[in-house]
Formats: sequence, structure tokens, C-alpha cells
Amino acid sequence: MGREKSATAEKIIKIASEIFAEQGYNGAKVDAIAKRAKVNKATLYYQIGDKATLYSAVLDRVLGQTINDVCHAVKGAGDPESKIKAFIHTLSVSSQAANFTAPIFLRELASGGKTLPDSALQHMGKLLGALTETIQQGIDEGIFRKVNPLFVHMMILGSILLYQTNEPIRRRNVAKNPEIYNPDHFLKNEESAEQILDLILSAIRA
Amino acid sequence: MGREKSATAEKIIKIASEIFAEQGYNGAKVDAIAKRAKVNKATLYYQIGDKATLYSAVLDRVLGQTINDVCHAVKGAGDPESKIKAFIHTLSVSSQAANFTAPIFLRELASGGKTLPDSALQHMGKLLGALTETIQQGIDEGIFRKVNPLFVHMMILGSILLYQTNEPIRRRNVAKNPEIYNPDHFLKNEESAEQILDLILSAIRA
DNA sequence: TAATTGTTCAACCGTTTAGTTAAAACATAT
DNA sequence: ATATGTTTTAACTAAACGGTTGAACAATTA
Repeated sequence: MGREKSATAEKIIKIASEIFAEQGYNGAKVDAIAKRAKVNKATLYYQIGDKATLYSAVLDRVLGQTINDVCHAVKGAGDPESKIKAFIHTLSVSSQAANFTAPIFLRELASGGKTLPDSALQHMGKLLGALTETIQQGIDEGIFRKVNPLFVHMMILGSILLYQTNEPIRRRNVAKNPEIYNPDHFLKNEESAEQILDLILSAIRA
Repeated sequence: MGREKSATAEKIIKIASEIFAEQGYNGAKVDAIAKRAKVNKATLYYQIGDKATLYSAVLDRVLGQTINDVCHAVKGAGDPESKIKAFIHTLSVSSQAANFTAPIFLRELASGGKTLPDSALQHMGKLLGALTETIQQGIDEGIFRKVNPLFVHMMILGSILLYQTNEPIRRRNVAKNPEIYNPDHFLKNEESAEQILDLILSAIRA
């Protein structure tokens, strides 16, 4: 299945991730991607195929990487609380650092995942599975109360994605009326993950 | 400023909300909007103006309505816990019922709100303001612990928007492998709001 | 070295798109 | 009856877009 990709193809997919994240599928123009990747458009079609195929490759790369990071970190942690911490921290860091998970994810949700390839669906399933397992473990051990893992999942994912993607809007808001500036609204990655972790643990602890 | 709109203009904006929600700004075609609204394209341009203006009107309508609903419900409630309950329930119901807040909201976040008109920014500020006030009130009364209201806000908004927009993906997942079906993943509006409320209150109670 | 294969390029093609135009039909009120 | 505002029809434009072509270039093999 996964035949290895040439360096040119990798470069194109990386740049395409940026542009799809910024503009969405319909907003992203093939010419713009080729230009920013510094390859001829025909090269793009030679290496990848059509626009839809390129987008699938981007989804696979972006979602796959982030979710693998998270699942790996969760496996590496011991008790359920540490696993939750690993989940939140890794997701927060990995989805921000030089990759474009959040906007792509949100856009996919907005369109009902109509174009999500099955591989991406499996990735997402893995993510939910990892958290559900952890929470169930915590419930079994008596340290978490009985909660619906799906909603905890939505809460974690939602707050991380929204906090990240909301940043430019908060900045613009402050630029418009500086008197509302509040340092608590501009926490760094690690601090924001800490805030979310604190709220989530309080929400689910027995 | 807000000169009142003709019935035709209202109809166009309503249909446009649907299509922008389904397809995003770039995916939505002016011809398709005119067709579904059963008006001639020339009428659309006569009544509204260009595509960007139409989109602004949609944003104003969709965000404005939902957020007004929420703020109104919060004002009508008494103690902070009731206000939070009103916030969550109203947002959950209003953003789903025959209006298209969630996808439009998520897409705006995904693109960093580049095209958000100032009016929409103010709406969003109102929403955050209403919650922040409520939480501060609860903290002052000693029933909530000291939490960062912004993150509570992201958590509520995030879980509601994600749960809603995630539904088709969950359905598709279950269709692919029916053995994973779980009724807890397909709660009705009111029940899901209840789940979120429960988690949020546990997270912030003193 | 000559032939073969894989890769890149500039130019091009057909379609779709947002937006316009002008004339005519329809509606409403003066 | 006339004037004003609104909608339709249907054709049109100019630009942008996804995708293709054929030739040039580079790497590999014989």
C-alpha cells in the first residue's frame, strides 16, 4: 500500500499542508501550492496526482503524525492521570509545532468529514480509543468517577483546538481595544495545556 | 447603519447560511445560492451586493442570533450555576436548530477569523463576557474555585461544537464497523448538554 | 556512448467562476 | 396614467482554475 514517497513529493505535501490549513480545500489553489513548493505544476501532477489525492496525502500526514505522537506518549505513561496529562500535553504541543493539524481538523468537522479517507477515520478512532481506554482504567481503579469518555474527549480536543485557532482573533480584539488586554488570555503552549489538564482532572476525578 | 432588509434579501441570506455552512466560503457558489433561494442571480446582486457582502450578512445573522439567544438566557437565570446551565443548554440547542452556527464558526476559527467583520467580533466578545462575568460571580460567592474563565469558555464551546459537527463522522464510523456502536455516542441535544454541564460544573465547583 | 527511463518545465486548454449588462416584465403607489 | 422600485431573462466578460501536453533535461543502464 504505502509506496515510499520521493523527496519532491514530501516537499509538496509539506507545503500543501500549510496552504490547505490556511485556505481550506477550495481556497487552496494548485498553482499556489506548486509555486510555494518551488516546483512546476506539472511536477506536482506527476508526483502526486490530482488535487484530491494531494489533500488525502496531507490529511494522512498531518492527522497521522499528531495522533501517533499522542498515542505513543499515552502508552509511555503509567497511571491514568499521567496518561491524561500526556494526552493533553502532547496533543497541545504536537498540533501546534510547525504542523497544521488544528485548522485542517476543524475544517473537516465543519464539512462533516465528507472527504475524510478511511485511513484518517482510523487515526481518529485510535485517538478516541486511547483516551477511552485510559478513562475506563481510571474508573476501574476508582480514581475517576463514571463519566462518558466521548464527552471528555470532545472537551479536551475542543478546548485545545479552539484555544489555538482562536489566538489571532484574541489578538485582533486586543489590538482594537487595548483596555481589555488580559495576560491570562495569552498563555504559552505548556501553560495552556496545564490549565486544560487541571480542569479536566477536576471534572473526572472521583 | 443597519438599514432594514427586504423579504427577498432575508430569504437569500437564510439560504446562503445553509450553503456557506455546508461548503465554506470558497466552496459556496453564487449561482448555487441564487438557484436554491429561487431568485435570479441578478436579483441577488441587486439586493445584496457581492459575495463577500453576502457572507458578512450571513455571519452577522448566524452568530448574532445564536449569541443573543445565549446571552438572553443567561441574563434570565438567577444563580451562577443556573446561568452556566442556561449558557450550555441554549448554546447547544440554538446552534443546532435549523441554523448553521457550528460549521461556520469552526471554519472562521480555522482561517484565523481573517474575514470576520467587527460586528461578529463584538458578538463573540459578548459571549465570552457573559460567561466570564458568571464565573467571576460564582468565584466571589465561593461556589466556584478560581479558574481561568477563558479556558472554561473554550471547553464549553469546543465540546458543543465538536460533538455536533462530529456526528456524521461517528455515524460513518459505526456504519463501517457496526460492532463498535455505542448508544452513549449518540445522545440527543438535551442529553448531551446535560453531560457537558455535569463535566463543567465538576471542573469548576469549589 | 547510445538508448532507456524517470523527472521537470513552459505553454497551453477547456471549464468554471464572480460579476455585469440591457431590455423587458411585474408590482405598487401616487 | 405615470413614475418608481423590483425581478427575470439571457447573454456576456474577464479572470482564475484544474489539469494536460510535448519537449527538454537528468540519471541509469547497456
